[in-house]
Amino acid sequence: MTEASRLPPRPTDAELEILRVLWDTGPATVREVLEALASRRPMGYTTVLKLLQIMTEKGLVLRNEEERAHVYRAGRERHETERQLVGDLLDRAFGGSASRLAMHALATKPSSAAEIAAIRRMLDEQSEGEK
Amino acid sequence: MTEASRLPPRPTDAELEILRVLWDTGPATVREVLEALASRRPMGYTTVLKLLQIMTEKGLVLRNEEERAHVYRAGRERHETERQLVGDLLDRAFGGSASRLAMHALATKPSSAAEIAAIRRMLDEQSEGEK
DNA sequence: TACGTTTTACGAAGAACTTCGTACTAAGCG
DNA sequence: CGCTTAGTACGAAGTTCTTCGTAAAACGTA
Repeated sequence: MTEASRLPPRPTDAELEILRVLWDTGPATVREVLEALASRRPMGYTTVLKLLQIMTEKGLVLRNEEERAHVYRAGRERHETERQLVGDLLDRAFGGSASRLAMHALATKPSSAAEIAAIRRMLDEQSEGEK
Repeated sequence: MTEASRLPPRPTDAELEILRVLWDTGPATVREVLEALASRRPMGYTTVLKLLQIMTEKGLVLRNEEERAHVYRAGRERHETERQLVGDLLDRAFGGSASRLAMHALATKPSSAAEIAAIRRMLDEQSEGEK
């Protein structure tokens, strides 16, 4: 059973840093990930390699071995993983109260007018659905 | 230097479960925490004890040793820890975009009309401040 | 072909997390 | 006083996470 389960586990901190690179820049080799990471979280080459190997086992990334330098890409879309992480925090810390979590997020850092408008639209839709 | 630093570290999963008990029920002994935890996350007695000892070192909880059975209470208010966890996730996964995090939270689980109204009020205040 | 470079694979070490067993201590009670 | 019960302290084991060193394989080139 070397296959990754259908739902990959929650990525760890270091794994999430790597996923963000892959989401931002698309499929990349170890060296490309290493360089993209250099400013934010410097790691050694083999550290990145090892993490990507482990993430492949977990199903967090997919590997293309056609070229000598394997090319990795995120196994799930950014949106899906974000949803997973939010849902996880929701359960672990907020007892499922999404509104409390949302208000904390909004209080932490002010949003732009456009972002606020987008949230209002979402709330409007939810209010409609509730009718 | 046995003093805990001023800002305790992010609590781990098991630690957060214990903190939630303390926030919900107020100061409690090991046994009381154990029993409150029984339904959601059963642990052995010495496991809870050990966790509380470690959490005391970390400054996550405070310990009153006057009675034979020490009484523990949360070292920080629920609100503060929630803020810390949200800020942490914001940085790690959302690149600081609070609105994206908030929208994920709201999409995950529909809120009540009262909760939606509270969020709207908060957005109103932010819009005012932006003027 | 022989050599240097780049890459993968693998093992291992150290830290953190979680769990539990054992020993010691303090009360309460017959 | 001796025994049982309830508690604390401590150590250690098993797991996961992160890091890195070393070896082996693949490639390019003089």
